[in-house]
Formats: sequence, structure tokens, C-alpha cells
Amino acid sequence: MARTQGSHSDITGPRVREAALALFARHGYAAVSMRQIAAEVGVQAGALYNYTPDKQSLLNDLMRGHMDQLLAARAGLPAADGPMAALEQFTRFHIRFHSKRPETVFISYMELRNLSPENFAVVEGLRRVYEDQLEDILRAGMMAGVFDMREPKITAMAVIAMLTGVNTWYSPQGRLKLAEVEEIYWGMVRKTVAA
Amino acid sequence: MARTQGSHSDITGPRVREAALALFARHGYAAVSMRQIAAEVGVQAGALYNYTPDKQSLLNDLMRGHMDQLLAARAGLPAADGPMAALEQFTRFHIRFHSKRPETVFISYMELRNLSPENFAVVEGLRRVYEDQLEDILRAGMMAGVFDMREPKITAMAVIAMLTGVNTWYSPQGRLKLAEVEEIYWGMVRKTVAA
DNA sequence: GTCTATAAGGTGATAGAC
DNA sequence: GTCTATCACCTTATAGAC
Repeated sequence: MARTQGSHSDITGPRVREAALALFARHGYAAVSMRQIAAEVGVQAGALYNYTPDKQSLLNDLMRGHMDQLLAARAGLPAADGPMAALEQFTRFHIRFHSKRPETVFISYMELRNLSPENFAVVEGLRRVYEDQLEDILRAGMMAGVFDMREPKITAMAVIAMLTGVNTWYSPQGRLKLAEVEEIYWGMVRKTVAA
Repeated sequence: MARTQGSHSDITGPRVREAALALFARHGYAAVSMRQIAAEVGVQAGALYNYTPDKQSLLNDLMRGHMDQLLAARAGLPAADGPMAALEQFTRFHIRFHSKRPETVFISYMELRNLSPENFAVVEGLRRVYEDQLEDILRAGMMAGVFDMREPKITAMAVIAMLTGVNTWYSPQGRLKLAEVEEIYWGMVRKTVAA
């Protein structure tokens, strides 16, 4: 053991991020102090600055990381056969991805205004990329005559709002299994855009 | 003028609430100080306590007042002729009511966790009453065979999430008039629950 | 890598003058 | 009704010992 006494850099770093995630989700970024995060990790406040330059970076890393993971996970899906299959794939993917990390999703929706202007611009741009992916599916379906809607951009916003709303009530311990939730929401989305 | 010099109780009170509304909506409850609110009103911080016992009451009055107005406005609507008419009325009412007070709506969704436990219980109860009103419409339509859905409670949550999502993008200065937005969303809601 | 101590300033709320 | 002054405490972030 050549390590300095009290040294735990390999484990403390992730724990700082986990503590920040849990506390920001529960109380909100502005309401959480660096001392609270340190107490949750089990170190003194000063030690946190070995793992983050400041509090803002803690928030930005969580939000930026969430968007990067979301876009990477979606990019990893197999190609869908036609607009209807693509819409079903998007619907099920969105519900599954978001239901698995409720705290991160909650922070990503609640704390946008607490990002610095520079960080906000990046995160907002990534969110826009994701929304455009759904809009593209809807437009393709309109052109093919598979979907019927007046405003693909607004329909995309409406569908995403509906799907993200799952996180306000879904619990893995609840009556409905995630597969059933997917089924119910896919039924509603399909009918919403049906020709 | 028998009033004390510098006395403006009749006008300062409402201005304190307006300033709190605007600042809470922009920066979040936890990030706004009583000194900031005072500066916005144009008084010193100590003077605020002539109009509110504390900061928490400022938030609670905004949120409780919003829910009271929402339920009162809905109670004032004429009786609808059947589930389909009732659902259309609910949809158009929700969009119209929420689009007219975006700051209050934003606060009511973002600041629930900053209410004291007692205040939270009351506001959450009123929100539940509103959600149940939509659920009742959906159930009645199911029983009448006018609507087709598997889960009226979940459908109610999905519809409300979709409708409230309008506030994330709608602007009175935008391309679409509110009446057009109502039309588009009523079209989507109707198809979502259609038999 | 973590600690203690500290800098520099902000917090909600109250007391008492006017 | 509003002001100034103040209490007791909390805030982010840094410096230097170990």
C-alpha cells in the first residue's frame, strides 16, 4: 500500500457525483450546499474540490452526461423498417431509457435555468437534436401517408411531453410492469398520429 | 393626506407578490433572496415582512392561489353535453387557462418540493382533484362506449402532460394563434381516446 | 487526498428609530 | 410603513498542514 493515508481517489470521485445526483434531485441545485454533498460522501467540504472545480461543473457534468448517454443509446438502436416501426421504436426507447434513471431525468428538466449560459447552450442544443429525431420520423410518416397531422414539430413536442410524463407516476414496484406501460403509451401515440 | 410619509400599503402588497412571482419563475425559489425581492419592489428587505410572515408563505400563497383559481375557473364552466363535449371543453380550458399565466404554472410545477410538508399536502390534494375531474370524464366516456382505452387514470396523466407541455413552447407572439393551438391539441386528444 | 482554518460575502428574520 | 442596523448563521472556494 503505497497510498497516502486517507487517500481514496478511485472511489470518492464517483461517490461525489452520486451524492450530488441524489441531493440535487431531492432538494434542487440551489438548495443543496457543498457541505451537504460532502457530508453525504463522508468527507469535509474542501475535499470535494479534488473532484470538481466548482458546484456548477457538478451540475453540468450530470446534465451533459445525461444528454450524451441519451443520444448515444438511441444511436445504438437498429435501423427501423419504415416510419411506423421507427415511431414505435422511439416510443418504447424513450420510456425505457427515462424510466431507468428518474433522478437524472428530473434534474435535466428542473435545473436548466441553473446552468451557466455557456453550459445551457450546449445542453439545450443536444435536447434539440433529440427532439428533431422524432420530428424527422413524423415528417417521413406524413410524406409516406402513414401518419396524419398538421404540425409535425408540435406533434413531436406533444409526444415527448406525454412520454416524459411517465416519470411523474411510474414506479418499478407499482401495479404495471414497464412492458405494459410501453404497450399503453405506444397505443396512445399510434392513435394520435394515425392516418 | 393623513397617511404616514412613505406609506404605500395598498400598492406595495400586490407588488411584493408580483416581484416574488417573476423572480421565483426566473431563478427558482431557493435561488431568490428576500433582498432581491425587496430590490425589485423598491423597498428595503425589512419592509417585506409587513406583507408576508416569511418567504415560505410567499411561495405557498402563489401556489395555493393558482390551484384555487384553476378549480374555481373550471367549476364556472357550463355543463357539457356528454363525454366527448366534456373532454373537448376540458382540453380547450386547460390550454387557455395555463397559457395565460405561464409564470404561475411554471412555479406550480417546479417548486412543489420547496413547499413545507403541510403546504405541500394541501396543494397536492388540489392537484389531485383536478386530475380526477379529467379521469371522471374519461371513465364516463368508456362506459358509454364513446372512448376506448385500457387505463383511464394513466390516460388522464398522459393527456394532462401533453396539454401542459404547450407552455414549454407556446408564445402569444408566435406563428400560431391560441385558437389554432387548441384546435391541434383537441385533434390529438380526440384521436388518442377515440373508440 | 483529506484535513482544519479562513476569507469574503450572502441568508432569513427581527428591533427599534422615524 | 419603511428605514437602518443587527443577530446568528450559512455560502462557495481556497491555503497550507499532514
